Amino acid sequence: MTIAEANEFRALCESAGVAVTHQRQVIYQALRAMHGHPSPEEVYERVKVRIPSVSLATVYKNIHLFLESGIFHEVSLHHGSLRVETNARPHHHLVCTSCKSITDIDAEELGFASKARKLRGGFLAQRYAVDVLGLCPDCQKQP
Amino acid sequence: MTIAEANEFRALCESAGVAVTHQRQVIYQALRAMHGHPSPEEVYERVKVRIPSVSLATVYKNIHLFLESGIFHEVSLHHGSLRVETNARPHHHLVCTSCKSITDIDAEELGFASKARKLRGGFLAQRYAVDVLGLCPDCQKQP
DNA sequence: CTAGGTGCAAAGTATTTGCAACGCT
DNA sequence: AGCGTTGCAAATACTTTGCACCTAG
Repeated sequence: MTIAEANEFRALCESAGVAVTHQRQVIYQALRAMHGHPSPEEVYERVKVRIPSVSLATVYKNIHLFLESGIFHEVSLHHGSLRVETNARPHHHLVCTSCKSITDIDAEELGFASKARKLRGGFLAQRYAVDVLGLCPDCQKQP
Repeated sequence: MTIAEANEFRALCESAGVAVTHQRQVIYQALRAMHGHPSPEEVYERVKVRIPSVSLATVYKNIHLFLESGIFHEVSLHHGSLRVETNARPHHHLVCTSCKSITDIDAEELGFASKARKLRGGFLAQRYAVDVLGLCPDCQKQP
């Protein structure tokens, strides 16, 4: 890790009010160096190269810490168990970042029209699923 | 189940080329009658009322069958394990419905500008996460 | 010094699979 | 009749937790 990276990480931890540990620095650096959307297991494999004694539990704990502190984000807020969509109308989701609740909103009301098209890179877009991330009325009341 | 519902289900199965079983009809009807975004466990609880001997494995198998046939959709195509976002730029995701791969696309390139606003119902929208569902170049080649 | 962090092993939840019996078509 | 479907139990995958020891501040 360069001096600049180490300082950057210290600054992040300070503003988030968390202690700087060796494991945390290495996990942070691993994430910064990885591309795409790594799983905890993949991060663990990479961290193990530098800290062979590290445990998967520590990687999980620190990834969660980073997510809570906003140092990293997760790809999907609803990555838990499988959920079936029962609403057949075209709609999108209001996802509360605090309580993780999901509410439907009609596609029309959100004002996001989907139409099939080919994007640069050759991806054939068929439909759009929009998650509106924010705070639900209940969570806005709480401090 | 009404005659109309039963016929509707038979037609769906026929066009999807799957056999009509009692379990499937009850699972289908349970899903149609539920609101929101039920988990397999919740569907199972509801199906058990009508078929006490049903197994959770059967519910899982048939939910997957319905999803593959397009009879229902899942709330999130990336609901598997936790994934960390390593790309710090504002971007959205191209999600292939066939191979489930996730590719980043710059927010600007997709032409979807996020700005905070209050929606009807009181939800405070902070940012938008757009999944563009479709087929990646590789999967378009396959029949 | 001491509050919080770490590693280990065990527990918890979510989902899948192998297999014998059963039921659509 | 034959092949796909079901229920069961066991297996697998993913994630969390309790606890004794260790370390940053």
